[in-house]
Amino acid sequence: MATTKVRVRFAPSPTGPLHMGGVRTALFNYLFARQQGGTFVLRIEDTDMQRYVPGAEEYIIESLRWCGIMPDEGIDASGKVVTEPSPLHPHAPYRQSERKGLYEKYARQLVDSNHAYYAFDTPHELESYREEAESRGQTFIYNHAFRKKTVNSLNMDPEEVSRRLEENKNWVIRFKVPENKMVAMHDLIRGEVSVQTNTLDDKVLWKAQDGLPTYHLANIVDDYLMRITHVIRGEEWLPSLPLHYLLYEAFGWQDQRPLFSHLPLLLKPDGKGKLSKRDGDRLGFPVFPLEWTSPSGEKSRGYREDGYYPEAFVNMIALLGWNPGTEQEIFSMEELIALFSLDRVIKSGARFNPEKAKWFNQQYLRNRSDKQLAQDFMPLLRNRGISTTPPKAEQVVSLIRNRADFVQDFWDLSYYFFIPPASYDPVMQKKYWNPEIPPVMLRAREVLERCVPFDAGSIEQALHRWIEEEGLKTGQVMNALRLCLVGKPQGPGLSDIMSVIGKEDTLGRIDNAINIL
RNA sequence: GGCCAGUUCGUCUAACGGUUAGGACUCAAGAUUUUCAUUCUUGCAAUAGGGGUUCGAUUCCCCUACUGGCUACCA
Repeated sequence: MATTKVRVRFAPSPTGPLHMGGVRTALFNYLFARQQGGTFVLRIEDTDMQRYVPGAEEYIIESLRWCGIMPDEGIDASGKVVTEPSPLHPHAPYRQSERKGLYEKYARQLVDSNHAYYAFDTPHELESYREEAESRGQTFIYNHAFRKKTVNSLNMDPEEVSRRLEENKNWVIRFKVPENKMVAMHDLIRGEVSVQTNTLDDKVLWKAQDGLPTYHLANIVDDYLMRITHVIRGEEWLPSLPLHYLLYEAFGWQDQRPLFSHLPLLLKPDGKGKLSKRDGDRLGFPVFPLEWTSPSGEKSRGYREDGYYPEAFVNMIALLGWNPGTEQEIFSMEELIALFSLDRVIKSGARFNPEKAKWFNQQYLRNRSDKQLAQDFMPLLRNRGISTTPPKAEQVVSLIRNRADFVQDFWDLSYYFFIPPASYDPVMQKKYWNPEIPPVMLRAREVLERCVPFDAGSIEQALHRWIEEEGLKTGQVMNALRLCLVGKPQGPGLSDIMSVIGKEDTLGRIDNAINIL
């Protein structure tokens, strides 16, 4: 095992958009594979025809690509369909629906070796057993005791069994859980876990409804065939780990059984339970990496559309349930790959904090250069019909960048650099505008008109010299000027604003304000 | 209800059995400032409860409580 090359897989089910918890699972698999020099396989587990959602698979692939999580093998990051085995994709196809034919043989193998059996209960019968047990305050367990009382291939005449199989489509294959045995398991994150087999159900391995294997069978068979060495998945799978151990044993594959790690769940920011799709709408943050439109037309927001940098998003989810033990919080993908380790994954569920998510984006935004941010900003300006030059956008950005969490914030923070104020803040008016002000503004106008060159330093100097000479109050004059130029008590230093909008516009805005106010 | 897992500031988390229990987010206060921010400084705030083991438990064990997951012919 020590010399075996690490192979991990991310195996989502295309039943809807991948949510951030799923992305984190993919990320941890990816980080582990990269660090170990291993292979990251993407497999699609679409054995549930009823819950299949068109577009979900494409969504998953696009999400991973946005995050920079590229599969080495399996469903291609380009979305290319790989159906034939090739050197790069030796285990193709990687979509379980396309592997259909493979599973039957393994299901029969288990029946033949007396590790599984045909059961003929109808869904209706099962339902009434459950209700009956419940009415007695007990739990219905489909275990060894139950299987002895009901109709199945274990207690029927073989001829009767084959007759029923032929004429009746209503049969399933169930796993025959060994009686009264302790299953001792090992989890890389949780340590030793053990379970009594009598508390386990004889899970269905083969469904009658669509003639397909269930998750449990397909998953184990594929992990085995694809030579998966480490299974890193969500904690919701921990209860089925005993079954999976038993399955490996029944197949005689225990020597090739992968090592398991069950990741803690992502919990709702408030209240109870695990993070769900609804929480995003309810609390106003995305739970999905990308915007998703459901087949019924319902839209859910995404981190990408909300303006998150993918690097910030990845950084944020990496720290949900894992940390390197240092006080560092900002990591590039390369650093994450170098530092990641499964034994530093937290055991308890992590409540998601949308505020901290914003903080991560702010950190990434601040790490960008003025030039990059100006480039990010230009399209938004264009959308608003503002035509400006990259140098001006860059100047503006440099003045307001540390006020923003997202590039989307830029417009609200800087529109007055591009268009004159449309209104004047009443509170500010009351405080800084009185009948004595207009003449002062007129003199300020003259000072500014004479100011050459019209740069921030010169303006600052000229204004302050004049205020001092006339014995004026700095706060009073500057705020009145701010009212003229910005219209509200916000924004960077006035001389910076003036130099960016230029002399002509500056003087014009002063004239405007005097006329209007 | 049953099975499994978990429990350190409000949240995310750190701490070979020996620390004034550390950091980050949030919040509050102060400093700077022509405004709003930024920045800087400071502050508030935690080992679920009870028993053990130990010279000494956040750390190891047991019990209780609470939280979460699972309990489908879903994954």
